[in-house]
Amino acid sequence: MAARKKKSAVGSASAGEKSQKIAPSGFQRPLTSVDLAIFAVRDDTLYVLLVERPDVDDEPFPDQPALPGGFVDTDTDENLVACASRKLFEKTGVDAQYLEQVGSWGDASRDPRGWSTTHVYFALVAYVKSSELANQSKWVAVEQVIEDGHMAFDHLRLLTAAIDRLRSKVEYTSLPAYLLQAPFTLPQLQHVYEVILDRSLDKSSFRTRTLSANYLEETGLMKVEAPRPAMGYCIKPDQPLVFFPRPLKGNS
Amino acid sequence: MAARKKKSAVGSASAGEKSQKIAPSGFQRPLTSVDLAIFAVRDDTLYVLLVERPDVDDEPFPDQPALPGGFVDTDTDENLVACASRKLFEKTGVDAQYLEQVGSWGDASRDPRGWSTTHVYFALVAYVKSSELANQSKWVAVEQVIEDGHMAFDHLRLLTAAIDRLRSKVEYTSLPAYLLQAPFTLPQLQHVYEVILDRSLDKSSFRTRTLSANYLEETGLMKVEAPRPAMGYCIKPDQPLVFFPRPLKGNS
DNA sequence: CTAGTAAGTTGTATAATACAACCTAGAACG
DNA sequence: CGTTCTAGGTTGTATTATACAACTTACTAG
Repeated sequence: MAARKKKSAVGSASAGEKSQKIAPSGFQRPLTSVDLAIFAVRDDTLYVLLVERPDVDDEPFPDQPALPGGFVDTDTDENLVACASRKLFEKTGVDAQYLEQVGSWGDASRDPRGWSTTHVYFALVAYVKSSELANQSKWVAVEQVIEDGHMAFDHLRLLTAAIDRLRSKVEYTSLPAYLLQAPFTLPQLQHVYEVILDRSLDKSSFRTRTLSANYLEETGLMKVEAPRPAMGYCIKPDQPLVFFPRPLKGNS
Repeated sequence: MAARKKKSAVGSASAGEKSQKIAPSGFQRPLTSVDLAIFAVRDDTLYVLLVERPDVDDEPFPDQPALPGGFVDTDTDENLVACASRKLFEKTGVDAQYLEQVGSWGDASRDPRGWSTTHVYFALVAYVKSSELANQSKWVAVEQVIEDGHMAFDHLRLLTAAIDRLRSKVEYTSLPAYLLQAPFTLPQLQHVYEVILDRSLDKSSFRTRTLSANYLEETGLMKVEAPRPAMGYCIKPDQPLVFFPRPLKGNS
């Protein structure tokens, strides 16, 4: 868990509450954090990594599920992305195959400790075995989280925004390739699309579109759980995210 | 480079320097601001609203061009969007016809006063006469700003991100309609598309696409600077932004 | 009344996907 | 060592939104 050391009020602290006025302007500085929606797909399910809020001190929302994240550490984080990458690695032990900012949220009431802002990133990783995750973090089916409808802070809306962005971009980009460990086959890739979009796609359209975008490299035939071996692929080196001209329609 | 004072262990605070440590965590809070890329189109040009940095006190980047914006005021701003709207109105005297967050940036060096974050919004307004703008703010052609290649802070990259987002969405959405005062004609709307994308579009494709999206309402024929009157349109009430299935190709 | 121009229409072509039928390489079985 | 089953992979025609080009229309100017 690390991170997030309690209190330790600062300076004189004291008495009166916040003396945290800011220097240049006369304004108080909001609390500033980074939160992550880390996605992975396994079998037929889209998962997001959640942590359980600690039950100590004055930490708000004890024991409730939350997105991994925490306050920006201005002493060690060079910038927001570095802060997000750091937190990601702390939780999963891996680097993201894809990392993108979703946006930022800030208001007076989202954190009971005061006016706060958070910068939300979504990360795509190949599924990491639960046993290798940091303590307190675990994969939860996205469908499950939405159904439960309850998270610490305003994390449900942050997660919803991240999911919306993910689903939206999956319609017309090569994003799902970043959820697989190379080498992977086209049917496997199509399956990831189908899991995220929750609808089946036409095999022929999918293959034509994917291959004609020319962003994958053949790595040789692979034995898969199927009667016939399939061609293995990996994303070409230095290949940027691909945008397709049109979304695919479902077929069932 | 400023920023990043080493350590600054907490607690004693000490010696001088700001004691703006943060409460809940032991972390210092970054400076937090909102910046705006306010766009308008007039004649054949896309403009962005810029302000000149003040030449007083210890304000950084004196006299240099900057995006309008400033520190979040936690006493009066309910949330980030409200803060953006407030600043927009202060500068232009109007409300945005469209307001969207572009993203957030934060690092140790973008503001010499310390680790800072900014939340960037882009706003679309109908052109406001220069005489009605707040002091110190003025419309500058986007092309001009890019050519000059110099702004206060990291505002050039913030502006670039906003322009990229604008151009990208103009390809496949109804965004330009929010840059016009209703009622407007289809040729006028097409012209705004062309100014932003810097290429001409096919009239027939444009009209078919626009009208079949069914997001506009006829307001009657208008006399325009053309030999023949044209139908006037306004965006239907409560009409959300329209996404078209495919972008339009240029035709010249 | 005629010429000129921008508004608006019409018809065929193209590109990317939709849909459906088909072929193929191996596994399992007898 | 052939038959059957299954998922991988291919082929061919249909559909849809846009591309392109030619056209008609309503006005203004003179």
